[in-house]
Amino acid sequence: MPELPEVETIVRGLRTVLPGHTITSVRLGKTDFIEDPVAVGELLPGRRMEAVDRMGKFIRLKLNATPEAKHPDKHLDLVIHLGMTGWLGVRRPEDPVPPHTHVFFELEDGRELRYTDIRRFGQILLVGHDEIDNFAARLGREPLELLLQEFKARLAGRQARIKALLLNQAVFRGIGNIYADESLWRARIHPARLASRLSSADLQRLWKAIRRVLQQAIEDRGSSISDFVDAEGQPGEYQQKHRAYGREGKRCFRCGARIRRAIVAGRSSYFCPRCQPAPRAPKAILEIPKAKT
DNA sequence: AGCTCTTCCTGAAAGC
DNA sequence: TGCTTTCAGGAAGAGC
Repeated sequence: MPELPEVETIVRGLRTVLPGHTITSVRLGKTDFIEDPVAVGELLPGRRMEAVDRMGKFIRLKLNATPEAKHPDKHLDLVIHLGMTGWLGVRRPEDPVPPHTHVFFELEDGRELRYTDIRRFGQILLVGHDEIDNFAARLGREPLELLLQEFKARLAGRQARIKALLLNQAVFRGIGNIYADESLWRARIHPARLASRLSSADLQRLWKAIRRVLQQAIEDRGSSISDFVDAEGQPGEYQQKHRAYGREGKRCFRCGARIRRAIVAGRSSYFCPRCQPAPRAPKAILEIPKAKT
């Protein structure tokens, strides 16, 4: 579900309600998506949340140990990835608990920070302060903090399809399937083109498109395709501005051709066949038989 | 080494 | 109606 703009929306919501509050206890449901559930249950009580940040699609809760914490000399952060269906937010204990809510962090003021994740593709892990820089270094650059020259350098000479590289979190962090397609549509680049074959002008258009799409999507509080809601439970608005993603068979806003869907980099990819011309080797593209309208 | 494909899980929607 | 298939906002790990 969540890509950079959705995670940023969640983080901004949490930032207004979490800092300064202390975890008093942890209740766990299914734990197969938690790296070390025993440590989560034992080490988090007595730790105070100081800040909420985003690293790509990861949420980082900076923690400080109070004297009540076990191993207070061990400096830990709580790092959470929402996967496809994760949600994180603060509720009162009497509020209804949605199905698939697997983690409750109970706070000193009686509220609870809840993690809900239908498919459990998310991740929860504890990262020591001494490891957090290494953790972040394994990810690529934040696309909104990237200069054009660095953007070009990261893609230079790469033989992979541009869409695969945009989705690769070690190249850029935070871009997912929706915003890759939206950016490529704006830049008029076919998702199956090889990065090494893109011109300097192509790359500049793509860099600008990514910035514009992500900034606008953050402003609109993300895309709510089926069920994304922010930390307060409100949907985003950016889905109303999608130009390619999810629009198979509908007309291109630019040229009127019908948007197509194909599998690129293992993911559904939506593009305009007229504005975003296919690369020369058509075997690289697996067309999906057109569904009847 | 670099890239692509399959798999993990649950539920909604489409197909038959 | 009801059963089966396909697909979903992610990404580690297997395979080429």
